[in-house]
Amino acid sequence: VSIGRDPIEAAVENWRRAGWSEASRGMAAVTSVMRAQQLMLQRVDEVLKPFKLTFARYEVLMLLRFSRTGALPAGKVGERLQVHPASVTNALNRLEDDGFVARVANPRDGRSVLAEITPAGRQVAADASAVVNAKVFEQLPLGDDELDALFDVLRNLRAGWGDIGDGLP
Amino acid sequence: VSIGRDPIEAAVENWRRAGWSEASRGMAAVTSVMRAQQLMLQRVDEVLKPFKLTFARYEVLMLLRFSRTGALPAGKVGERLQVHPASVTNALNRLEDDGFVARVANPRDGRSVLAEITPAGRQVAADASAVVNAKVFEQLPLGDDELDALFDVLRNLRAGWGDIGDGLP
DNA sequence: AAAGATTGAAGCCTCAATCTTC
DNA sequence: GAAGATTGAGGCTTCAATCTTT
Repeated sequence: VSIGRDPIEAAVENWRRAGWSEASRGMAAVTSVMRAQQLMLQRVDEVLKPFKLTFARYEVLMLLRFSRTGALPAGKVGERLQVHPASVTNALNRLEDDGFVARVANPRDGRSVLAEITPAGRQVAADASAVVNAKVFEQLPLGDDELDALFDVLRNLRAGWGDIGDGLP
Repeated sequence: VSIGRDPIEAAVENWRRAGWSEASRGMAAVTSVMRAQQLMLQRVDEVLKPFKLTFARYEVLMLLRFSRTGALPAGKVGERLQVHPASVTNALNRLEDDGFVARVANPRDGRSVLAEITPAGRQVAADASAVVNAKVFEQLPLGDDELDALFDVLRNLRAGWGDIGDGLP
């Protein structure tokens, strides 16, 4: 088997030669995650394209689909998805244009806007999920143990960076 | 310890309730990578900001800094970094504006443009690397074994998707 | 004043089209 | 005609500023 064909392994070599051995593990981990994200996003977006969805919009749609009432304040959406309010506005605009979501006034707070999934939204959410599950999530070239290990390590990373709330108000 | 405070674990719960248990592992893995990438990029970009660099530009700069002659055809840069030619053009424009890189005509091929790192570029590459290594790569809240496991799993993923050349022309 | 959402600006990425050179 | 690079368009993200409602 060949060595040095992997750009990331090549980078590790460079780091070591530069005397940065201490940081090479972290560099490799970070670079690997960056590249894996790029590949995963490409695959998901490609599969979602026929549905006029992107991963960003798909996530919003699924969040609403799994909510109790099918509607959530825009702010809540950004909070759950850990994304900037401006990104939510953008996603809702496009989802609304395609009739997958409707903006509804929040009866409890005039400042707030509720994003409500429409019947068409529920339909596309179901159809898109079937394909994403079958073509991407169930087709990752990794074993169950590897998938679990990946999740566990990244959960530790997120926890270590305070990204996971401890549930204590 | 609390349960359900992690948005990704909540998503896994939803997936199971929807009858998509088969895909829940993959969904969790993909979502975890997406989120980890977001967090890592934020940290790296924040540390790089004082140097007027982004991770994208930093990668270009380091690639040139580790090249034999300090110069590479723009196409090669995109190839190594696995990024679109248009992204390379964009990065080179900004790096050139800051005097970190200079575009040089390729004596061997009039169509090609060589990106050459300048002395200022080498300086900022060294300074920025010291900080990125110390503040990010060496500060990941993971053990060496976890970092290695993360790299290994993601290498398998990349290999499984044909992202790693086998070295056989 | 403070919170919720939107707008405009700027950065990165990709794709399609274009221009130059081989 | 094909390859290398650039341009323009469109999508996503964040930040800062703004506007409305509490």
